[in-house]
Amino acid sequence: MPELPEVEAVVRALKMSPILGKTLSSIQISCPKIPSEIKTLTSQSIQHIERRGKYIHFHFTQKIHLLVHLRMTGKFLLKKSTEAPAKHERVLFYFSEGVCLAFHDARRFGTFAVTLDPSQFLSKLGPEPLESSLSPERFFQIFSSRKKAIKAALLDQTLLVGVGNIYADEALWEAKLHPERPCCELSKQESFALLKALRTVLDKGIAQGGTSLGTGAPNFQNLNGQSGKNQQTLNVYGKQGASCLRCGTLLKRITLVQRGTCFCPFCQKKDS
DNA sequence: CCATATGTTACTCG
DNA sequence: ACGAGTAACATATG
Repeated sequence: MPELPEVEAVVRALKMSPILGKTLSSIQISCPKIPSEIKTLTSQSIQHIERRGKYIHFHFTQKIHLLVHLRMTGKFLLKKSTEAPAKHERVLFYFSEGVCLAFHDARRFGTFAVTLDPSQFLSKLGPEPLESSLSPERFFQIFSSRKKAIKAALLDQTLLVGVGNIYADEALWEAKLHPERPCCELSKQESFALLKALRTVLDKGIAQGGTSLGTGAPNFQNLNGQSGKNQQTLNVYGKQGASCLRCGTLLKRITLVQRGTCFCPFCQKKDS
């Protein structure tokens, strides 16, 4: 599920959880796609946790780094070591004092990497949209040289990190931009408005504890199993056929880069 | 049964 | 080299 706000919610929860500083006493893996090298983390402890784009970056002792990407359905759940493994729990981290961190992933798209050099994974990533070091001017430059559709660019993690299908649609509606407009066609003013809109929707997503779609187990939940609330205040994502909250026009759905895309055909015109 | 799903990567073709 | 388009990964839900 996770886009920037969901990963941020998980990282904040992990930082406040009892796993920090505890010793990792054993690891159970029950998915062949998870690299067995994560066993080298045994008897180490976590010193620091941070988010980079949609990655969760664990800093272990001995300068060992664990990078986890939740992809579509990955989630971490905090348990007690005495609890039996549940369905779809692919990795179980058993810490001292009976603390257990489970990685649950119905679709098994999630990825784990253990490395001494995390830059080989992280250096390909674009800038963080919420960092003030990303100036409006630099944001404009990222897009000004490209011909691809603005939504395709927003989803490209090498240009800008953290934005996925939900927040891309929300930000484009907020900025009144058509998702198929070529990047290079955006004026500076439109580009500045898009950065502002991105920050608005991402900040709101974080404040609401993330977006949890649907009802089932594959949907976003934080460490404690709690859902986010952002789905209650979405303006366009998945709302085709509903009325635009600004102008009342029926929201339209198209497919763009293989992703469902919702927008308001009146507020978000192709020209303008 | 069919379509759809919060993400990314690898491959093709031009 | 770059871009566009497509399939693929594996499972659940409506």
